[in-house]
Amino acid sequence: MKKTKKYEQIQGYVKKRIQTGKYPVDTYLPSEHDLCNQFDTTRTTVRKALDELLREGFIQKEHGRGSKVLERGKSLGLLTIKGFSGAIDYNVKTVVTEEPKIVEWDPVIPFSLTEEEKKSPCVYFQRVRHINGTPVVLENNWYAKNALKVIGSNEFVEGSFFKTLSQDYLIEIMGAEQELKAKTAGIDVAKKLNIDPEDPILHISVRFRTSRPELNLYGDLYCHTAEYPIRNSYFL
Amino acid sequence: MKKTKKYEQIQGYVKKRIQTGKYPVDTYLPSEHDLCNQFDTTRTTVRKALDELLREGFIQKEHGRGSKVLERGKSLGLLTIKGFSGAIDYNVKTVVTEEPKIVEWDPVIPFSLTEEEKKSPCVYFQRVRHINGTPVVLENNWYAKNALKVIGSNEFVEGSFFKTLSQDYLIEIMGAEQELKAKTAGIDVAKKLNIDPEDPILHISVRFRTSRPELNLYGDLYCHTAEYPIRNSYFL
DNA sequence: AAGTGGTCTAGACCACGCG
DNA sequence: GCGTGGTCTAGACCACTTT
Repeated sequence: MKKTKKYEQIQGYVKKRIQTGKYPVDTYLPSEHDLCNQFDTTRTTVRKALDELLREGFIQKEHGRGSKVLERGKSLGLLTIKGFSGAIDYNVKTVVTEEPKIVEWDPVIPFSLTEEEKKSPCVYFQRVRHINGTPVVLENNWYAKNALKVIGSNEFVEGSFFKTLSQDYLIEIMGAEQELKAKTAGIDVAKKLNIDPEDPILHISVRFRTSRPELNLYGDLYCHTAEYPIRNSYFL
Repeated sequence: MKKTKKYEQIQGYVKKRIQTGKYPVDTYLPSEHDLCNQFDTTRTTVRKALDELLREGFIQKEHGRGSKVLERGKSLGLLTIKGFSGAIDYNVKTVVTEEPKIVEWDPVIPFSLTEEEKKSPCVYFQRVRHINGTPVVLENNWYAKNALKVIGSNEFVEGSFFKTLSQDYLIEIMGAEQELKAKTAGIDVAKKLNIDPEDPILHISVRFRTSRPELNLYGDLYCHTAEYPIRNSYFL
């Protein structure tokens, strides 16, 4: 008795090969015709699989040429700072200022935790993102330890927690909710971002939903937007 | 020589009937089978049309029951303030503080205009959104007059410019780019929002892409987020 | 049992990119 | 001209909801 749909098999197969670099970024996937032969199916089914990957941002279709593998993470909504992605002009560095460790859940999180999360210990870490040597974003992160083990920052792929999840744990971000406020920095944040406590900063609280249903990632970001505003775009 | 694709015909037909209320909210569309007969086509094509409407947020599919018409405008990204949509607890009112009129393009717009836009006169209007009697958002809007005539605020459907575009002009928002900054209010903004010039506010610059390719809507928003933070969510 | 949407097959022809 | 993806046909069977 097979339960997994055929298009999900194909989708999963291609996704994994993209994530593990077997279909490298900027190369083209096998043609729809080839995938049909490989999986012994029809184009309708292969196209359904590729359409899903398109929506998830893994590939881009080019009429007459093929389906090109994209760099992953093209738009995690607000978490994209001007230049963070392309980053040609900018020199971006991420510094882990608090190593992942187990703490109590922080009441600053403005989302209601699930019962499972409340019962679980909480993993916390803090990072500061620098652009051209200037600290720009202070980022607190939490998640339930019962849903994902403690991952040391030495395991982070290119300093990125999300990239680590995607590449080493095959966990994808499925969506997010955010709450935005303009505030004055305050003493603690000002110190870490090297600004005046009276300077206005953008405070973002975010909950990321992942492909692992029991795992939510909570974020608490303080962005010094004066020089590097947050940019994002969305479609459809 | 026909050029329009069949699924676009069906998509357009259904969309128009939804927008004009001939398929009322919360009712079910004709079944895929019926639409096949009506347009003399196959389910593949009808489903493609409905899938597009699904992505655009017009309908919701229910396995075994049918495709239900949804209320439109479920998430225009950041333009959703906590409670603006559901708005049961909140009493939201929009006041037009500057009637639509023709002006020069304002250099505060941080996006580069197209050549057509530069050549066109510019339509400008300003609104203030109130929640429970408190002014919360000051909103400047611009668009190229060559792409859309001047629409007086008396034409606004329920005070909403976007609703007017959708219902009376059949123009849909296709996507947007945004830039966010935390700032201090400044004298002018502070006066209109009735706050202190030193208070932190969230400044959002946005460009909306519409289904009319030559028409972009530019916005410049000042949000007093202290009491009513901006909330949004996105998926996929 | 009847009706709906979800998945899938096995083809066809068209539009686009490239050599 | 060939290979690619885009659209479309004419069916089939399955899963879910309702009567």
